[in-house]
Amino acid sequence: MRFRKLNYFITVAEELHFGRAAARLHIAQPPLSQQIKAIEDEIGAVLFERSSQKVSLTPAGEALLPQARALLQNWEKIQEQVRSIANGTAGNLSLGFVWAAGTPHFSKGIAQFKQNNHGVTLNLEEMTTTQALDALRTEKIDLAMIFLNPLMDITDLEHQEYEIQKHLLALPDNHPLALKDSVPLSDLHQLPFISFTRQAHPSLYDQIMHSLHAAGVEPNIVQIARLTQTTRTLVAAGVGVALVPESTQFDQREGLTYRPIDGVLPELAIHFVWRKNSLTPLMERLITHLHAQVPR
Amino acid sequence: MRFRKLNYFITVAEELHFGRAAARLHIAQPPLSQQIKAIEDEIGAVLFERSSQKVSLTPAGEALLPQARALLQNWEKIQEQVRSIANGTAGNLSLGFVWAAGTPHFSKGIAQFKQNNHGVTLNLEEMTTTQALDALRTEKIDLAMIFLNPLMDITDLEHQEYEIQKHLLALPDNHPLALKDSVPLSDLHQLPFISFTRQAHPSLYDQIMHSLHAAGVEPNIVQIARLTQTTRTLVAAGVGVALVPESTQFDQREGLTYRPIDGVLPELAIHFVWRKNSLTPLMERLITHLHAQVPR
DNA sequence: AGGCTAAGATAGGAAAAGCGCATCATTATG
DNA sequence: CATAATGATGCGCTTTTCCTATCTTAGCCT
Repeated sequence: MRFRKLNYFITVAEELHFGRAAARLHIAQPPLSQQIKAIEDEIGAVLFERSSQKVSLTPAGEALLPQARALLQNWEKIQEQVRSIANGTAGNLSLGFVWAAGTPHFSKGIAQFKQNNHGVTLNLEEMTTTQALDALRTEKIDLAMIFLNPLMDITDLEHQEYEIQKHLLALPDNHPLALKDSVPLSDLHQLPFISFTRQAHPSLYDQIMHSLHAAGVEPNIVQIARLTQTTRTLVAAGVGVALVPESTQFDQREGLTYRPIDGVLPELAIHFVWRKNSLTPLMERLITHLHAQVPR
Repeated sequence: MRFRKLNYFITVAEELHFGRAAARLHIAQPPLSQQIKAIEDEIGAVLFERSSQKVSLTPAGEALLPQARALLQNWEKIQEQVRSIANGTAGNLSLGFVWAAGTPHFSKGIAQFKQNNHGVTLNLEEMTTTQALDALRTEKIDLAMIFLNPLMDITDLEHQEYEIQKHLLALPDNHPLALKDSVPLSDLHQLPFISFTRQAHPSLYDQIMHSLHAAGVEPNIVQIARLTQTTRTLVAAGVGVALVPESTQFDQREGLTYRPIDGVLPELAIHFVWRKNSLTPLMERLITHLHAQVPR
């Protein structure tokens, strides 16, 4: 499938001389004559006018020559592209990620990857853990970066750790607890609390609640925010405090401050997740690249 | 050169089952496995994920499938086009013709030919015999329809008769000779004459002059017109009389009349002319077609 | 657990396609 | 008219492709 005959034709058309063409093709002249005849029979058109004096293209041959060249070139391009996709330097990839994954080093990693892989089209979409899992299973996305913990049923999926973040307490500037360098977990008891919906990241939610209970903390949830941005706004407005991922620190806004927490809280484990047997080279490369960007 | 391997790939990609694909291809399963492996090696990318349970396309294969289909389709189109050019139902043709050839049956013939051969592009250009010969030899046109006579040196060209026209005498309505049904050649002696330039159709010019001399007619050339249209205008204006091809009759204009001539004048032989060894199927078809349109 | 079935991979020989050598046929050239 | 150049043809050899038989693997069913 090297388009032998087509190449033979092109060479003869270029040389307009069977002997020279055969030499260029590293074959003898007789088989070349045969193959040209074969392609003429196949197409159903005489491509060359031969005489012992000179060989010339018929109008049909004249028309075929550029087309044949284009076809071969096209084939080269196709191969190139397919190769690129096979080794992951080209292709499309849809990625769903939870807000906490959207750190500066994440953004930088994505930008670098695009830079180094011009053939790649990345489709990034922020979603909740629940949404991402659904999108994965319905093949709306190829790869997810979500909060993962052992309680979840993900036997149909595979995963790999991306990064582990700790919780911080987000609280208004002027809050009494802001005076401490770090806040003991027990201090949160009965405080007005702003939380994400359980539906967004169910198992994480349950883990947190479990930890709080274990520490004897009964959170007083005064507001549920679907978006993390909203959470921050509400905290800054003094509505309450919230537990947020440490990556949140890079969002420094007026009236808002962060404090480490003293006590046992679940880790915020962000994992890459994908469908079993759907790990493409592109995904693999992206995962490796992003993982390498995580500071520690 | 039937793009065997590419076809094998497409079939397997469609069936997603080596056995069924082999059956559809009328070959056994093992060689199909081999050929698929061969194309994978050639491209440098694994195209299928095989298991004993199911076969599926890798992203690379997914990308190749539509491209491969397009390539094959493209090749079919190319063959089609080349075939058309070979049998003369497509292609380009530049035709130079003398004004006398531009009869109604010529126009109708051209129109019909275009109708029946949609792939054909005709480039029509009216020129003098001299211009047409020059254009032929410099390959500006492929085919000419010109006044031909044995005196011309056209050993590098080939030709075939198109039609033979007789001369008519064009004269003003009110000319005394218009009273006669036909005009004896000798009556033209010393009459004011309008002629085309010798340069336009040299051998025809010489033949006519020779005939006139032989009949004892000494034409009194009062005006030379480069264009036949001009000739007619001048005749209608009473400047003189002119010898014109009989096909001219279809140009009936005010103040102009035509009379047959009694006497020996050269024939107006319009021939198809082309370069030796340049007779393409398209030209052949056009010549045959136009020739068949000539009434007699 | 062990055999069964279905599917693709592998091995070795047969058929077909492609190639090279020698030779022929044609045409221009001195 | 002989010679040289060029493409076509005939025939045996090599390479490629294909087929038959067999192997390997994974799910499935007692």
